[in-house]
Amino acid sequence: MTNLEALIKKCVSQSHIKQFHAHLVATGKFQFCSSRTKLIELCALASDKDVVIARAMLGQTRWPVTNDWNAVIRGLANSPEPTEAITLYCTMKRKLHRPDALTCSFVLKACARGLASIEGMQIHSQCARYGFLGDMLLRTTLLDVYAKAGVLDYAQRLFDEMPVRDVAMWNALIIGQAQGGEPNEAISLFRRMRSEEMRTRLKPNEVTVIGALSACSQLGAFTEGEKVFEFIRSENLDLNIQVSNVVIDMFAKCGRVERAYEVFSKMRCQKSLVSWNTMIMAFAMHGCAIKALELFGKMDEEDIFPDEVSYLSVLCACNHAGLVEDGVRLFNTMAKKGVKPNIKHYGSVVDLLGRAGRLHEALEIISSMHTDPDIVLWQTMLGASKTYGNIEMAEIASGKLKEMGSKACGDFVLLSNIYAARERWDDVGRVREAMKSKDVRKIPGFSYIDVGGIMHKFVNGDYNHPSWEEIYRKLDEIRFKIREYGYVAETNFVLHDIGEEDKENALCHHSEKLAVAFGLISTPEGTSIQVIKNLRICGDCHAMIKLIAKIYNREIIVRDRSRFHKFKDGECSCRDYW
DNA sequence: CTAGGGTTAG
Repeated sequence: MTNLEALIKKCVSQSHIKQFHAHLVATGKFQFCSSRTKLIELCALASDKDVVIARAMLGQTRWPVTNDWNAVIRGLANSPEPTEAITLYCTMKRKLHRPDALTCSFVLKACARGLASIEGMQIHSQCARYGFLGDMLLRTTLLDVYAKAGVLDYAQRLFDEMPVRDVAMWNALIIGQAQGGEPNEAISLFRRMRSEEMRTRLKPNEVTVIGALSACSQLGAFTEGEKVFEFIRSENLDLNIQVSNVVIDMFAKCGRVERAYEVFSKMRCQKSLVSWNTMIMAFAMHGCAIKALELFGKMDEEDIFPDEVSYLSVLCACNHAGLVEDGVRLFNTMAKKGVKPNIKHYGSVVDLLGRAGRLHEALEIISSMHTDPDIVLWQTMLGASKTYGNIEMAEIASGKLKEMGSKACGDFVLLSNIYAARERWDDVGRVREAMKSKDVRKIPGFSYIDVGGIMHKFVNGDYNHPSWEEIYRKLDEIRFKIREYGYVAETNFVLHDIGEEDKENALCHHSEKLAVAFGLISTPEGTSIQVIKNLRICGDCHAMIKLIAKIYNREIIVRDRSRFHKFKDGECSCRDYW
């Protein structure tokens, strides 16, 4: 028996599956031989190609046992097409074969990987009927299904209902919250895990800190991120590739590129492609294009082949520093290096050309694409058209956006502002009307600032902060000083995500301005003020904050979706064309 | 040892 199993193992490892399979069939052993199950099992887990063979073998089996089904479902769940596992599970049930707890675990994993929350719910209720829900591992997978699909309240409920929890359960929820747009929740859950450490006897492990750190990255929560890093060191957690990578990303997104590079260069384990990409992106975000390009060149020396993310990162670097020629060159060479440009690369290069005012070339690039342009690409074009006041181009872009059914308020606002700049008030009114009649999606803009280790959140036009009175007083002061210094900053305000009626107060309403004002109040002179914003910073805010930095002689750093804007002495670190 | 949790992106 063990000899036979060893033989099967050898066959699978040497890709002699077909021959062995043929041998079993020829000798008539396939339908009866218990080693068939072993063969299917090993085959299903060997590689993505072999799963197909395993599935075919299952199809030829006259009386499959549960383990035959389980092996193939498990293999498919781990394959690039996890939803196939769900299909097979349905086949199994149709053939009236009763699944066991293992089957359900595997198919739930497939739901988690395939973000299939509806199917997950159905299997959830089936598990309840079969009485499988007492199974800790199955419950964790179920929790992960909901967490990954963003149904966080269900995930939370499963978590709360558990009388006893293990580390993986905490991890599944923390990571789910971190990835599901609730980074604050993730951090507080991590804190709770640590405070209950004595009672539960559970310590955060490498996986937990990955979740916590990725939440810190999103929030730009440097104080908290550094605490987690300290925890890693004090607990002697393994700084493996994945942990190191997420630490690099955290430092970078919290505004400490030097610290990120320090971790990158001192990594004890072998750097992975992700490490390189993360670091290049870190330099790109901080406007250090030369360093990003250098690092990109160094990959070659270390025999690491750049992938699509590497190219995107380095394109981003060129973009943020205004290195138009370098960017275009890189974009043109990537296909030759065997990396197929995807929609994000096109987006980057269109943005690059658009910001340089080369709108026609940008449009040419779009029409040369082999994939269909998406909404973001036309939004980029619209943004560039606004920057250069090109109405013809703006109409092309907004026409496409209309066709594609974009409901983002920013698109309408941008177009109306382009008309407003040319004083075409009829067109402005028309766009504003269209905005009212449709169900336009308002994307809330919000900003964070880390003061004393607490992340203070501001939304546009926010009066909810405990110190709002002081903040608005500060904003009045800023306004006054701007006039006093003779700067013209209050003209042509873009009314992102706020109504017409707020036009008068537009100056005070952007969330990042509120956060900056709070920073001025609550942090000592000589320190830098760092704000994180969820949307792209607009031209007016950019100009405004540049002025504030100059007037108050402070360093102000604003991170928007993809980059850091460092304002100092009336200058900005990154090249923009507003 | 065998089923669950893991990083980069316009």
